[in-house]
Amino acid sequence: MSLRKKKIEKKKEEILRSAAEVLNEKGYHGATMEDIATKLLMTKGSMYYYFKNKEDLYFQCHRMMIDKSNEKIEDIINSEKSPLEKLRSAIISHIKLATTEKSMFSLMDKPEQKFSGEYLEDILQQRSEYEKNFDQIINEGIQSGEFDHVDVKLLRLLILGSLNWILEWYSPEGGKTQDEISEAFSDYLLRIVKKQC
Amino acid sequence: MSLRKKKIEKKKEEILRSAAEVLNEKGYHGATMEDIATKLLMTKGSMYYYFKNKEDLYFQCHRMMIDKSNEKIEDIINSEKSPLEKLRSAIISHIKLATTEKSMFSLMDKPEQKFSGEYLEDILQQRSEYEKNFDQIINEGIQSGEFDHVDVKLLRLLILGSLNWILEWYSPEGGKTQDEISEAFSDYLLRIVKKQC
Amino acid sequence: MSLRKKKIEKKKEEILRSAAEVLNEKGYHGATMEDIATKLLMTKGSMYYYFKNKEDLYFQCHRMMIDKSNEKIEDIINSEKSPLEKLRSAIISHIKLATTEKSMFSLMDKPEQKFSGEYLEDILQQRSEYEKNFDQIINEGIQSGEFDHVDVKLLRLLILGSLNWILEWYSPEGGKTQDEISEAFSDYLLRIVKKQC
Amino acid sequence: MSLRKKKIEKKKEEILRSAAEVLNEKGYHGATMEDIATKLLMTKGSMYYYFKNKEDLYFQCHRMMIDKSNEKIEDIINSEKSPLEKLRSAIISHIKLATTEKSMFSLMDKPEQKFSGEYLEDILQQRSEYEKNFDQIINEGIQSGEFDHVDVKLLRLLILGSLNWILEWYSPEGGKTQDEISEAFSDYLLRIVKKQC
DNA sequence: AATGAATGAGGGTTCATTCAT
DNA sequence: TATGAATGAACCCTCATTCAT
Repeated sequence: MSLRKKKIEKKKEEILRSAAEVLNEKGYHGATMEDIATKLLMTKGSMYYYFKNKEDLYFQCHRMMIDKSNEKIEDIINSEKSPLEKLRSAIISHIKLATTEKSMFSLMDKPEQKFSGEYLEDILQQRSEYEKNFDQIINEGIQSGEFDHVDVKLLRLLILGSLNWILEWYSPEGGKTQDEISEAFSDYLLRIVKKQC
Repeated sequence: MSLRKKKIEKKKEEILRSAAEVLNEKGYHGATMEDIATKLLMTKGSMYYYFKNKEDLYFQCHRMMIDKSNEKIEDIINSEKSPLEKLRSAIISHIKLATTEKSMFSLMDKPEQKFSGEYLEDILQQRSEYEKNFDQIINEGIQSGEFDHVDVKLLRLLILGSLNWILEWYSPEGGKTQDEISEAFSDYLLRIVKKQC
Repeated sequence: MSLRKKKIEKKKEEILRSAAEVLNEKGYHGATMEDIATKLLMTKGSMYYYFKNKEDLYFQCHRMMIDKSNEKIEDIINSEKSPLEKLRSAIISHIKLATTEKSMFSLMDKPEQKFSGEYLEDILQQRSEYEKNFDQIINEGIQSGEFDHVDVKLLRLLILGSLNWILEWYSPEGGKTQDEISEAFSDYLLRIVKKQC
Repeated sequence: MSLRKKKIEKKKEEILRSAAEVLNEKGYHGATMEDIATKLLMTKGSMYYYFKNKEDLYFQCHRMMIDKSNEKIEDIINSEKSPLEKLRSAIISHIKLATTEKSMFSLMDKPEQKFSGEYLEDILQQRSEYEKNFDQIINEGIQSGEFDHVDVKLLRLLILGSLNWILEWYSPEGGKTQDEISEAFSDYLLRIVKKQC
């Protein structure tokens, strides 16, 4: 990649990060291109040099985030840990990403309301990848006998649901810290898969 | 209540129900008053005979749903069941309401993005009532020794998170049925509170 | 006129009086039929039993007022007073009517902005009648030698202008009383016509 | 001021001038933003690049006019003329401004019907300044013994009323010319203050 | 690479008016 | 005689998008 391209890439990411904050705060339709531009000390018009349109901007925010998520979970899967530890790591990693990058992570819900056509397909595709990775961990656990027999899909939905919902109430300032949440949630959720006695 | 008032009330509810579907499908900002009216074979203008404005319409959708939720959970609390059974009932009841009234239930997230002022206050107030009721069940269980020691708030957030997220993937047509989901989720979630051995 | 018709007539006048207040306070376009109806403890729809439409309502307010004005000035003209006293009376009478019936009187300016077609013609016609009456008094004064030579039309415009403008600042509660205004204005305005020395 | 700012200022004034005509012709509520834009060969939306909203546009029309009025009268006050000549100048100047800029000047009545909040306050404040200046001239005349004893406020109201009312009937095409009006009105009105014999 | 200016489609809302009852 | 309900046109305003510079 040429230096020039790299510079543009950097700028884009800067924009994305800032845009995500506004988008998350006001919602996709609630946030105007002007809002986003203002925060970046740019003008509305300039945004169109970097992004085709608002949907595209939003899409790239989304993409950035899901890429990170997938990288993380793949690292975990490829690690040497036991399934239980893998699941714990995945949970903790998800919480960490979600709470650290709250703004960008929050953009990821209800994609059908914001995207259409190819954009939507692409997004759903990436999501399902993440879910498959999650499922794989659970399946490993069951096969190794470490986990109880569970409905893999429903359990994954339960877990990810509880994790994603964290964004609805988490605030970096008050309440529980990232670590408290991570510890409690991973503890509680792992109880579900552990063999009952 | 006079006959006329009753009739108006009926009509309002009919509108709310239909509006919820559109609002849920397209999101608050994405759905136009025209969209909502058209679905009811009314005109945009007529909606304003029944509701002060869009926010008001949305608010009343919200209110209708949360009232139902609160009624249900209060019934459960006042029943003669054991804490464990109460929690199971609360989970199942929540799932049932959410999946049966998917459209309206779905409207309930991210109220800060859609409401302001008094509306917002009112909604947050009603929500916290529901949460308190949930917490009470968990507390009862801990005090009676039936439940393990848990962080009540975090557990409640975990549970409600996983339940609310159901709306993101549940579809009445395909996949899991209400009953399957209810059974699995209540089973899994109760494992968390049961005394470990 | 039948009793029934008379009753309707009474009702109409009651409506007109009340309507005028609202219309004057908020302006023609600013006042809604609902505003007017509410003040009368009626419903919007009912107004249409008495008036063809808003313009008609407004027109009749206007008409009511200008009829009164014309009656008054004709009485003055037909009286036995000297031109000077007639003019004084006309001034005082105009002030009295304007301040007493401020609401209705205020409706009378800028008719071109509110009326069109026949309504407008009718109104302009009635106005010019009033003006002619005023001019006649001035002419009498000049012919009798009591008044100085003046441009009748311009003087009439000056006088009526200053009188009509009273509505812009007069308030029944504070400031000058009707009598103070009447005395000062008639005194000042008559100075103009009196023979200079 | 930068070139750009100057350009924008020019454009704004151009809009104001044109807007005033439409606003005057149809009244504040009767004139639509579309009407105003069309006359300028612009689109409705473009107007909002220059003005926050309709009230703002109207306000600035108003402000432009009243600023000019105040400038003029202050020049007169600061001149070396006698009170009588000052009053004559003020009258003539007022007439000239009103008839030359009929459209904009006409906008100035009934501000309470069109403005609210800060806008209204600002306007009433500016008006009262103009009135104070007028009063000062009259007071000077009385103190110098050149004028008769009069109620300053009522006389000012009489004079300004008769002058402002000119807009109700003046037309640049027909009838009296600016000069004829100026001469007659200043002559007549000055008779009021001159010592009687 | 950036922006000032303009656009136009569309959204929420208001309101005079109608009409069945 | 009166009204509740509905309508639809019009209005103000917003905003994503474009384009000349």
